[in-house]
Parts: sequence; structure tokens; C-alpha cells
Amino acid sequence: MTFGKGHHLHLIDGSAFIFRAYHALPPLTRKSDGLPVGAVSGFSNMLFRYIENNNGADAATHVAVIFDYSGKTFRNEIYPQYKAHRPPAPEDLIPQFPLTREATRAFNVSCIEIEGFEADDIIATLSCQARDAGARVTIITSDKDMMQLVGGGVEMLDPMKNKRIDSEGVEEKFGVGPNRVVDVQALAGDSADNVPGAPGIGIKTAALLINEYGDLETLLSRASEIKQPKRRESLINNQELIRVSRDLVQLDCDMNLDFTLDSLEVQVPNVEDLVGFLAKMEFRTMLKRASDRFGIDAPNLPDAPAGGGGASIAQQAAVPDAKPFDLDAYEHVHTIGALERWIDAIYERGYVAVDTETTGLDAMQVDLVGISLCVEAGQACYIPIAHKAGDDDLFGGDSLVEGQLPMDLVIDTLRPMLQDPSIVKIGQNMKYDAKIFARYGVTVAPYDDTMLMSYALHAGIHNHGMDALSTRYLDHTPIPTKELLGSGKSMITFDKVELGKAIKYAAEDADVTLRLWQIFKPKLHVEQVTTVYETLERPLSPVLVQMERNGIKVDRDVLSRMSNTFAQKMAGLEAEIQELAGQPFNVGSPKQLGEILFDKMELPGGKKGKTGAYATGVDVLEDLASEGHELPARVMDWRQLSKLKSTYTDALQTFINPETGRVHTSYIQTGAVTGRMSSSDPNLQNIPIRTDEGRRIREAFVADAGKKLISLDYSQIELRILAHVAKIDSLKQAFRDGHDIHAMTASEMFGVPMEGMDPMIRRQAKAINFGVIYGISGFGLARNLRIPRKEAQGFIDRYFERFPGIKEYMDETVAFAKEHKYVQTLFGRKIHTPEIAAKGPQAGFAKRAAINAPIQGTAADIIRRAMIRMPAALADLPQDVTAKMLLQVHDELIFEVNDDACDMVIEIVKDVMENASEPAVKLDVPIEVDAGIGNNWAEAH
DNA sequence: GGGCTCACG
DNA sequence: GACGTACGTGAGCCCG
Repeated sequence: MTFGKGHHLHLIDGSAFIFRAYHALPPLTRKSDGLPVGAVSGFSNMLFRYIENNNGADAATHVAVIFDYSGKTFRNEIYPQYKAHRPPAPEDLIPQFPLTREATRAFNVSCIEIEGFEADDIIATLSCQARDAGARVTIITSDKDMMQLVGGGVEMLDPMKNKRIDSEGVEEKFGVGPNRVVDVQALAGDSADNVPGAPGIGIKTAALLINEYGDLETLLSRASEIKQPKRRESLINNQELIRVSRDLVQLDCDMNLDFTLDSLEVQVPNVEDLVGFLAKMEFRTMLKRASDRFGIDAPNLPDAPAGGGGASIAQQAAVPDAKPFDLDAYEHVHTIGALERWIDAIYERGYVAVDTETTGLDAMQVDLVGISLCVEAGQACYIPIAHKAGDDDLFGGDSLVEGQLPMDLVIDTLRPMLQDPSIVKIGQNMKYDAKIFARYGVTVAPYDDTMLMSYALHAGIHNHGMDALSTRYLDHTPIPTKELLGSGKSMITFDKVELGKAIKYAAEDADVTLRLWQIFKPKLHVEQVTTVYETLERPLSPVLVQMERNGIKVDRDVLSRMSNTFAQKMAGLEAEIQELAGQPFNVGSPKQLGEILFDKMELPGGKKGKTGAYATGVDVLEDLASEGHELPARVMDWRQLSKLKSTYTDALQTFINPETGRVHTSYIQTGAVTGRMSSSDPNLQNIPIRTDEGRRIREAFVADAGKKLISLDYSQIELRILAHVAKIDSLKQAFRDGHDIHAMTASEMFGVPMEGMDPMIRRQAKAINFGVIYGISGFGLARNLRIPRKEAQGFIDRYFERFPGIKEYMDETVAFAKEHKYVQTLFGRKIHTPEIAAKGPQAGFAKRAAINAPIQGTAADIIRRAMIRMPAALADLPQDVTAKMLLQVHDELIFEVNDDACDMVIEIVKDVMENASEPAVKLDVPIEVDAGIGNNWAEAH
């Protein structure tokens, strides 16, 4: 709706508020770094109260805060002394000016300042425009200069006295109506602004004269008629000064503004912006108030915060009044009374940092050794449970060390707290601890994870391991694990660590975790990634716990048979290769192979890398093979088999859990900077599929008896996202119409019909489509398609010509990265790109990564959202149907389902996946999911 | 432990 | 004008 009748515009004089706040409040400073924030605080408070009270009959429909722009204005040109006697702003107020603008924006209120103009003129222009449009206007200020604007629906509101001023109010003050206020001011002058006026004439006299003569010009022309000599002389002798004064006080109603009144419509504050700002400023009371009002968790500001924006990392790390780490102060909990006291302390606060110590790294197999807790920086304990003496008693087992509570008692005592929805459990990589606890019958919930917080905050800046985070943010290096357990052959397990040392190490970890949490929690708001953390990171972790615990059944016999076959084939190839080489050598050694190829056989194309070794990668071997050389071709075959055998058919067998008969991968939620996960121990995200021989490995991944595996994967999700973010209408339409997207691209580019297209042309278009997602280069495309570089560049040029939006997207993304040092997904995930400023070859790298990250990252966010919603969606299934989510492979999810329920489950899962972006993001392209069913992964995919 | 190679999306 | 480039991962192997 266009601004006009029925609307009510509030214009807030920001500068006036700043000064008032500054003088009214004691000189507050931000606790962490001493930044003066008194005026910002007062200003923010005022704005907060304003917003809370903006209801009822006088409520604004449109609002703006207007600020003075520092520097000279046109009035200084008319009269150099204008406001010249004003002392400069106090030193501790100056840094607060930009912060008040930030505060205004944080409250989602329009914030206006224009170079060369005072706030008064902007207010005048806006109020005239609004009045002419037939709307109501309220100018919120105590500056009497603004009274000339009153009338015709315009009123003033003096916030000091909370008094509305209409035309009558103006007359009370100036003795004339609003339209003559300027005349009175011109005569009376204004000492505050150094406006001269006519000497000896004040407001009273001025009003009297104006009322008598009608207006200023008439008065001046008839000045000689004035009876009182003093007044007469003053007017006659100071005509010029009076006219200048009039020009100074006359507000400019005709400024050219580059925005419309419509754009000032009242907005609901964005909670994240607001809370982020208040947290950054460390305004505890307002933070609480905002949190209450918007029904969110108040971010915890640490008592001794680690510094805010602007400070260097080193300064941030050096917590000025932080408690030092005292490893001797940690408590050894070995009585039930002590344990209960800790639980009481936890309930007093509502949160606790938890860490588990175990006999190894595989959470599906290791034993729990002890638990550490921390409720406050420096206040941590360790509860040893299963530390062993290492004395190999008569029965072949080690005896438990003294000073430990029984396992069952500890678990049973802690369980209610660990499962209590009102107690936040805090961990570093809590997925691991949650998996351990799950095996002891405890479902830890809810929990925060400092590793995930760091990931939401710092992806692309640094890694998120505890030692690194502690060193960086707490300026404290924890005891290295190596120091405790040793390394290599003589490494011991944690249960053999001497109790005294174990207490220090374990409790320290909980202490570090709690302190990191105290720093990261408010920082999430400041960096505006709270939503990312709370909707994409925290809720995914328990889902992964379940998936990893589910595992997938792997048939050892299938793998072992394949291993044997591969071994035989490899032996045959090895003999053949050595025959061709004319000597025995280690085929698996790139170095030896290089020497055979390029020194002994003197084949062309030998290129040495930086280590001085010949390169023998596939592309090199392929080139040689295509020239008809037999040996490199055989080496390629051998390598393929070697890879399949060592990485898959052999290695996978060692990962079959003896208890479950299944393979339990571990997902690293922070594995890729883009928001993708990675999988390890074993990596189940790179099981072969591209060759027939490799693909058969998937036959070893099987469904349990009476069940099937189903696989659902997003179709072309990254290209769809590209079409959306780059706003390519033809691509979007092709997706809506369900066309073959690569054929359509080819058709656009080369002007050939989609029907009966040459597969070669389509292949090239497909390569370009993918290239675009990766930040295409002529070189890369040329290499991929094995065509001359010039030709590849020609393709790219034509592509950009046909789809100009793509080039625009790329340029805009790179520009954004350069400006902000990060890029974002559609869901707000930040991927930091510090390298973007680099010079040299890294610059190209960084550019392409910046282009790719929003696309890959958005796709990653979408599947995460689907995964997070999956447990609830599957919970609606009938009682007798079990459907378990087992694996994620970037755009694919694998489930294990009762074989008679596959269709039902597919329907549900598909629905969740296809609508996962909503309601947060509405894509302009449909998202489609393909499904497959089988007894094993090869069949299902 | 770094570099190379290669498996996946 | 030369250089060096597709994006994101994890793992096994060789070799110093």
C-alpha cells in the first residue's frame, strides 16, 4: 500500500537523543574492552521503550530515526559562525556515534543521515512530504526549531515532558502560529546555534512585532514606523543579519531523497540482529528484556568476557580478568555425597560441561573410564569409574584402583540429570560422548556442542579441535593427550593412567569446554549465526548419533571373495607389467614406476614435480596409453584393483563391529567448510560406483533379514540451486518442465534441437554445467573435456553470453567475498574466505571456492534439514514398521526398512526431502528426489 | 609425516 | 607474457 492517508509517520531526532543519553547517564563502558557505551546504552533503551510503547491510537505505521551527518552543512556557507561556538563532541562520545546507527538498524528501524544536511532538514522534508500525502506526522524531539513544521497533521512530541505540541502549543511557545515561527526566530536569534538575530530583540518582542506587522518582510520594510527607538534602530541596522538568520533557521523542505516514505514502514525487529547487537554491546539487562519479549534463550554473557569485535585475536584470547587454570584445584569425586553435591550445583545453574574418558576412540566399542563435570570456570571435577591397576591379577584381569565409585551407581545417579530437559549439557564433540552414554543406557539431552558452535562461527578460519580452540580463545594449552598416553607401540589406554594425572587432564577438558561455551554462546548472536547453529548444527548431532549407532550390515564373505579375485588379477597384471618393463619393480611405487617409464623406456612426457619425482597420475598414464603404450595401460588396471582391494574389500572387513556385525562410520559434522559432512572410520561416502568392477563392492552393503535398503537422492540439486541463486529463468523453466537439463543447455548454446541430440554435445554441456558450479576456468574445462584450451574458453564465453545471470552471480559472489571475507548459503551459513584477499595463484583458488561454497553449502543445508526432520516423520509410521536412517552421501540418504513397507517409507522420506528448504527458503525451482529399493546398496541406488 | 594417487558427491 | 587453476572430502601407500 502506498504511503498516504491513514498512515502515521514518526520522525525521531536521533542526535538529540544521543546527547541527552550521554549527559544523563554515567560514563558506562563495555566490560570486556572498556569501550565507552553510555550514550549507546541510553539511546538503545530509549528506542526499546519507544518500540514497546508504539501501539494504540498514536502508533506509528512508519518510522525513521534521523541523524546529523558530521561535517559542514550548507548553513556554514551562508554564515560561517553557525554553530561555530559549539565545543567539539566529547572524546568518549565520538566512537559511540556509529554504534547508535548500528543500534537503530538492530531494532530494524530506518536510519537516515545524509552528507551535507542536518537532521532537521531531513525531518522537514519528510514531514512535508508526508503531510502533503495526507498522513499524520509526529516529530519526536525537544528541539524548538522544529516547531515551524507543525500544522496540517504535523505535531511534535517532546519526549522529555511526554507532551504533544500542536499549533496551539507552538503559539504558546513563540506567540505566533507555526507559519511565523521562522520570522520570530530570525529576529530573536538562537544562542544555542549561534544564530545572531536582531540584537536586543527576544522572542516576546519578536512575536509582538510579527503579530503587528504580519510577517518579517513587511516588518523590515516598515521598520521606520516602529515607535520604540531601540527596536527600530536594531531592525534598521541589522537587516542583513536578520535575513541571514532567517535563512539559517528556515528548514529545507525540498531535499531530494533517494528513498520513499513507503520504505519507512514499521518492521518487527529481527531477533537475531537485535540480540546480536545487545550481546556485542554486553547490555545484560536489555538482553534479558529482549530475550523475554521475543521468547528466546538469553545468550549467556560471561562474567569475564573475552572481548568483542575489533579486538585482535590475541587480545580476544587474552581474557583480562579470566580465572587462570589451576589443575590442582579440580576435585576427585569418589563418594556418593560428593557426586550429589555436584548434581545440586548443576541444578542451581541449569547447565554443565561434561566430558567422558574412555579406553579408545571407537565410541561403538570402547569402555567408559570416567566422567568429568564443570559448572563454572575453574570449578571442575573428575569421577573415575574404571581405572585399572595394570597388575594382571590371578584371573587375567586388572583390578580396579582405589578411590572410585561403582559404574552402575555413578550412571544411575547422573542419568536423571543427563536426561533432564531443563539441564543443558555442554560438550566438545558431544556426539562422541552421547554415543558412549547411549551404550550405558543414558540418552543425553539436550546438549550444546562447542565444536559445532565454533564451526558455525569460524568455518574457513580455523579448525575446531579443543586444543586449538583453547589455545586460541582461552590462551591456555591443555595437557596434550600424548603426554598422558604416550604414542606408538608403548601407548597406554586411559584406564591405565594414574589417577592423579587423570583428574587433572579430564577435569581440565570439561573446564576448557565450559569456558569456550561461555565465549561462543554470545558470539553466535554477534556473528548472526545463532539460527545456523540452532537449526542446522545442534539438532543434527543427535540424528547422527542414531545413524552411527544404527550402522549398516556388511557381508564379510562377499568382500573377502572379492579380495581374493582382485589379488589374483593383480598378480597376473604385475607379472605382465614387469615383463613389459623388462625387470622386476614395485608397481605400487610411483617413484619406481616413473623411472621405468621415463628413464628406462624413455617414453615422452616425463614431468617432475616439486619433489623431483616423475608424475605418474592417471592423466599421464592415459596419455601414454592412448599413444598405444601397453605398460601404462596395465598399470592403470593394476592401480584400480589395488585401490579397490586395499581401501575397500580388505579395509572394510576390519570395520565390521564384532557385536553388531555392522559397520558404524563416524560422521564429522564439521568436516567440510561448506556445511557438508565427511565420513571416516571408514569413509562410507566414497564407496565406488563409477566402474562396474568397483560398483560391485556395494553388493556387500546389505539389508538385514526381512528388510530392504532404500536409497533416495536429490536430482541435480546443485544445478537447481544455481538456477535459483543466479536467477536463470530458462534453467528454472527447464527444471519445472522436467527437461533434460544438460541437453537443454547444449541446445541453448549450440542452437541444436533437443530431440536426437548428439551425445557428445550433451556431454560437453554437462561438463560446463558442472564447471560453473566449481568456478569454471578455460583450463579446467579443457582438461576435463580433453579439448584445446581455446575451444574450451570459447564454450565458456558462449555459455556466459546465453546465461548472463551466471556471470553476474559469480562476479557478485566474489565481490561479496572480497568485501565481507565470507560468503553465505541461502540459510545464512557463513563460509569464511580469508584467502580471497590473497595475491597470486591462491587468489584464483579462493575465488572458485567462494563461487562454489554457497551452492554446495546450500545443498548441504537442505539435506541436513531433511535429516533433522526425519526422526519425527518416521515416528508416524505404524508400530510394526521399522525404518532406520543409516547413511548420508552428500545428496543421498540410505534407509533400512521392513521389506513390505518400502513404498510407504519412500513416500514419507521423499516428501521430507523435497520440502526440506521450506519454510525458511522458498526455491524457484522444484526439488526432486529419486528413489530405489534393493537387497543391497548396488541394487538400491 | 608429507606427497601422491584415487575413491566419492 | 608466464604461471597455474575446475569445488568439497578421506584413506592407503611409498619413502625419507
